[in-house]
Amino acid sequence: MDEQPRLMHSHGVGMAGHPGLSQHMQDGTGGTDGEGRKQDIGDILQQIMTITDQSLDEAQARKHALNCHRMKPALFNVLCEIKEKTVLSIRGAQEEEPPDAQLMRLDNMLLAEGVSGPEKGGGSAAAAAAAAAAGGAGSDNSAEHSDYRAKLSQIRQIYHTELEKYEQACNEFTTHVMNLLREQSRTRPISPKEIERMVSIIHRKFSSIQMQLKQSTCEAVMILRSRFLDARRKRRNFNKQATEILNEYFYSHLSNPYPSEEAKEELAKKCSITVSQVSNWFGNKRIRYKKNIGKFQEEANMYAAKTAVNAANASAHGSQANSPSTPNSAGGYPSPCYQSDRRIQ
DNA sequence: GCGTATGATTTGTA
DNA sequence: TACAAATCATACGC
Repeated sequence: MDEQPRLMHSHGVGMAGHPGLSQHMQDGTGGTDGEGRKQDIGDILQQIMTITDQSLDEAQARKHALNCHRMKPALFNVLCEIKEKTVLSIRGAQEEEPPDAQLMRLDNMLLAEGVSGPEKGGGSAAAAAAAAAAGGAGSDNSAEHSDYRAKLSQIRQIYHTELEKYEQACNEFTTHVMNLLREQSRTRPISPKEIERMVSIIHRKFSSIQMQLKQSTCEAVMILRSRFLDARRKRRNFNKQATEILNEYFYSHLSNPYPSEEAKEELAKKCSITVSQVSNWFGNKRIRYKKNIGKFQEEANMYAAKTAVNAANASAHGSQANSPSTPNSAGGYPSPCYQSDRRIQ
């Protein structure tokens, strides 16, 4: 097999200035008489050139005759080498590409989201991260988590099915082309190297399709994620009991409605919400109360009365009031109305 | 459908 | 960093 390149690169000038054929002719494969051999080759080339002018049957017969011609292997090798040195070498140089950075990014993202690579609970970690980013309480998001997981799992499944299809199609097409080229290499100057190159071209084409698949999968994950985050933003009213507890605290500490961290934690626990939700609630309440004290007057009076009753009951039973203690608390029963010396002004 | 209530977010400030 | 204020977006009652 290694015989041919050595023969082709040996010295001497052959047909069309190519050394390989000349050597073939001199080493016994091409006959003994130089002029005769040239004539031989000229005839072969002439036959090849005119083969398309003939009828199909004639052409087939001519093709067979040429295939069996004693000069055929040498001519074939020369043509292969010429082809290799011209078109293919240029194309080969052009097609050398560095590893695609975008593809790497897509791969990394798909891996991180749990779409590619080993399944890691359908991306529950990503869902949890998304939930954490949204600052959610976590108590009511289990349904949304499972929804997110289900949808991510769907994306994963589609991705893998499509990927499998592409790989199968790529393998089938590659095999087909390889067989075709091998078959054609009996009559056309197609070297194994060229077949190899063609295979790599096919792989490149298929990997660009694969990249499109990866890109659209990434987009789907992004959309799912943003929808999940949007869902986390959906407002849910606190239950009545939680609102009662928060209002009770607010109006019983009206002189200084700023619960300490400990009080916030206690309130959060009692209301089954997060500390930040307690902070949000107090922030909203303070500003809205301040903006419209008149509107809240009735509510304030009601809670003041309620707190008074609670306190009376507590003192009657020798126990303490129910509202969480706070270092900021002014103590006692504050007036239901804001005064000028209070912090909210 | 509309107005209001309300939880969450954003932005500016001390 | 906590808070005020403004704003957004949705829930809710009519």
